[in-house]
Amino acid sequence: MTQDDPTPSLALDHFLCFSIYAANHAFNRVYKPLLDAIGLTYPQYLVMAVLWEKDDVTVGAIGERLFLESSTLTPLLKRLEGMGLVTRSRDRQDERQVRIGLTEAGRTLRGKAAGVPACIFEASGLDVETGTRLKQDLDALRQRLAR
Amino acid sequence: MTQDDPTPSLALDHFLCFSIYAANHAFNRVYKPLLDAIGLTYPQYLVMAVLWEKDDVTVGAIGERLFLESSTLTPLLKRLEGMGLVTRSRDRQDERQVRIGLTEAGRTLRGKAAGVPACIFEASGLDVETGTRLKQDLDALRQRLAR
DNA sequence: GTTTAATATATCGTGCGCGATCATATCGCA
DNA sequence: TGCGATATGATCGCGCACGATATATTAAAC
Repeated sequence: MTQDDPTPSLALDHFLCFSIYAANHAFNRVYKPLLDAIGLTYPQYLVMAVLWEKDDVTVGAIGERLFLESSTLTPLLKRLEGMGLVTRSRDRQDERQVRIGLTEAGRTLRGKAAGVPACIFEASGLDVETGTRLKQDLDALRQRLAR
Repeated sequence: MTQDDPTPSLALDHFLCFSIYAANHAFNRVYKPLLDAIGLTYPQYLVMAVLWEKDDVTVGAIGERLFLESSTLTPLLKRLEGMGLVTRSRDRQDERQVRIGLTEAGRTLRGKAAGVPACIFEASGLDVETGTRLKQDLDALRQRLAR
């Protein structure tokens, strides 16, 4: 537990996971006012982003994309449905699946959200190159952790 | 919104924040079984790590260290108190402050937690150099976002 | 010295996020 | 055809995490 011990220690300053945890919170705090303006939370925004990419997908598909469980998504999707942004309906072919689709209001919201990424990018103060590298490192890290 | 548009787009694949969000979840999933074994959640583990570094600190000091609010910490600390790991007591000099101290059980737990960082480091599959660089980039990013 | 402002923590309501468990639907296979 | 295995979401309970607000204590202003 000495200062120059190269192995990971219990000292908080050495925790990469804490840096990620804290950076995640910092991002959330920047997003909050921007997303408040369009009436979404960050996880709701992620779900909408998935749907803006590809409409009419199953709950499971959204979960795979965002690495979330149905126990997280079901209530979230019901809230989005309550806001009139998405529709939920059982698949005719396979009644086990629930398909999520965008409403007209859901599609319209995309325009209002268009400016958000630029604001975030601006706040991050990163150049494209560093941001890309950081993203690649994190994605690779996530993949290794998932094993 | 074309593929080679260098500006940030609404496409999820371009969100650095999402990579951080997802990596954070991935870390939590690796931590879960390790921390279950010593009866802590990840945020509780962070608070204990702060106390193992420096005992007898105020709620506010823990919050500054972990970037958390009293509305998060107060219930968490009460749970740790309920587990018999910490004590909570009003400061004699300044009755507004609540000082958090380790119990004997809280100090003992440090030994049981000693192996955790090495397991996490192992699971991350990172060499020390890359891990350190990644950590520095994230800390710098958090600082910029906090402005 | 009383009013006023600032500080520190606690409380409340909302929304994730997960594991465990359940209900229903579908599939495999004899 | 029928029955166990599997797949898909939904539900429940718990613990963060935050903003808004309340309360109590201290410090400052006059």
